[in-house]
Amino acid sequence: MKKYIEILRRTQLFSGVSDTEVSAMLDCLQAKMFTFKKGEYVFREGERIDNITVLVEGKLLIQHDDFWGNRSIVNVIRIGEMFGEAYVAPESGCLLNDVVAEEDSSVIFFDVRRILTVCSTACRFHSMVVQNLFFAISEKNRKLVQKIGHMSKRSTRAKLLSYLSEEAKRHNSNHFTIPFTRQQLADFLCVDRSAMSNELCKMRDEGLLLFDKNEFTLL
Amino acid sequence: MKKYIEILRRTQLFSGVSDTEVSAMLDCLQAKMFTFKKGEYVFREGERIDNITVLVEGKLLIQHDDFWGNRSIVNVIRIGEMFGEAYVAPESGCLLNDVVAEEDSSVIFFDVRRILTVCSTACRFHSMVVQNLFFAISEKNRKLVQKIGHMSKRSTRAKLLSYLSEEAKRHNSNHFTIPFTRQQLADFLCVDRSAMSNELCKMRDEGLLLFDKNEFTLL
DNA sequence: ACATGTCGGTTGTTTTTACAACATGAAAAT
DNA sequence: ATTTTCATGTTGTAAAAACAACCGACATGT
Repeated sequence: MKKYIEILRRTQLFSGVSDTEVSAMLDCLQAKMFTFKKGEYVFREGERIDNITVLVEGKLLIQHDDFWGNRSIVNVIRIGEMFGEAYVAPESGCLLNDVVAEEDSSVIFFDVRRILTVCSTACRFHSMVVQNLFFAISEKNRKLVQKIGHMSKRSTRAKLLSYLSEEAKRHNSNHFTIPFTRQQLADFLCVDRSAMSNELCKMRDEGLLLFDKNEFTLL
Repeated sequence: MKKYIEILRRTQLFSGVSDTEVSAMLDCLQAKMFTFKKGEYVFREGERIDNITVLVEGKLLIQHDDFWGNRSIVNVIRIGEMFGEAYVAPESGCLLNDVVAEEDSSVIFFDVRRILTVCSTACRFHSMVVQNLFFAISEKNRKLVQKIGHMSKRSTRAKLLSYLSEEAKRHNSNHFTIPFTRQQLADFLCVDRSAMSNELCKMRDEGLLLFDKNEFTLL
């Protein structure tokens, strides 16, 4: 776990906490690391969880498969990002989605009750972590609203443009890489892959954008 | 503002705080009340806000109108519910949606910085309010994920069933009232009103459900 | 009593999307 | 080297949704 301290220190959760303090807090928060092979489930829909997790290696997808096999991808978790913060509340019920390793991944688990209650004064940076957690949930909240913004668009083209232009904004560049394959992007925007692929090519032919694999350029 | 203390005490934000303490905290948190006529904007997209608000009278809609006049309703705020919690973080950027009074409404504004920083020890229940706020954001987070669950369904029928069955679950009854007109429900699920109306009637004819205005019964 | 506005439902047409099936090229596995 | 797998693009067809227009019921205000 030691080798990931550098990564942890740079996460939103441990923002403002020094290397040595992070190391100390791993014990305090009873951190445990688990690894998952590509395709393995970190959590399953319906589970109750009492851990906050931080991804230190690989990539996770938060997704849901319905009765008819339609998959929708709610979110991506990339290195340094966390999952499970929304379930810290005691009455939060069970998980609504699956969390799946999209690549071989390493995940660090933190006991929620330890974070919220124990030793608030014992370790110096604990209160800072709580505040970080607070801000992280707010931010995820806004991200979800943003995603709803994309999905609320009526046509596939409008959904694509909404998503792609936000990505461009986020990267401060009209050239950027997205974390999805075509199928995953379709699942993320909740549209049909082939229709989306078609629409992308039309937009390219109209001179709106360029792309190569998952690299995009807006014009 | 006094007349609304009873309502405030029962909100999630002030859960566990006594009547007299709520009253005291209104000063501590520099609460201010504003009223809005039906149709007036409480906040507009693009604004930066530094208040958390609690609705004590009326009904608010969080919505977004796009370039072509398509409206999408992100959420409803009912009496006792709050808005703006996701913007407590200092770097939270500007508002992504409009907040509009759907009926004549009264809204109490709380200064965010006061809630997060000042007098943490001065008033006894302050820390409880912070924790309540924390849990409230988590809950809203889960609600948003749930909404994404509805929207991710591919057909209008599936969207309706997803939403209606969740409402039934929430009310612990197959009979319940929804807070929307048809147009608003369509805007909430991001579908066409007439197509949705059509689908509802089909489902009624198939014996799946009953409805009258905004009262529904699932069978 | 009448005009006005709103809401819910209905219908026909047009547009869009979903679906299925297949082609291609690149990467991975054997 | 070849086979297999996978991601992506393409096409035609079927299904679904969007759109527009209209009706009737009801409530409100003049």
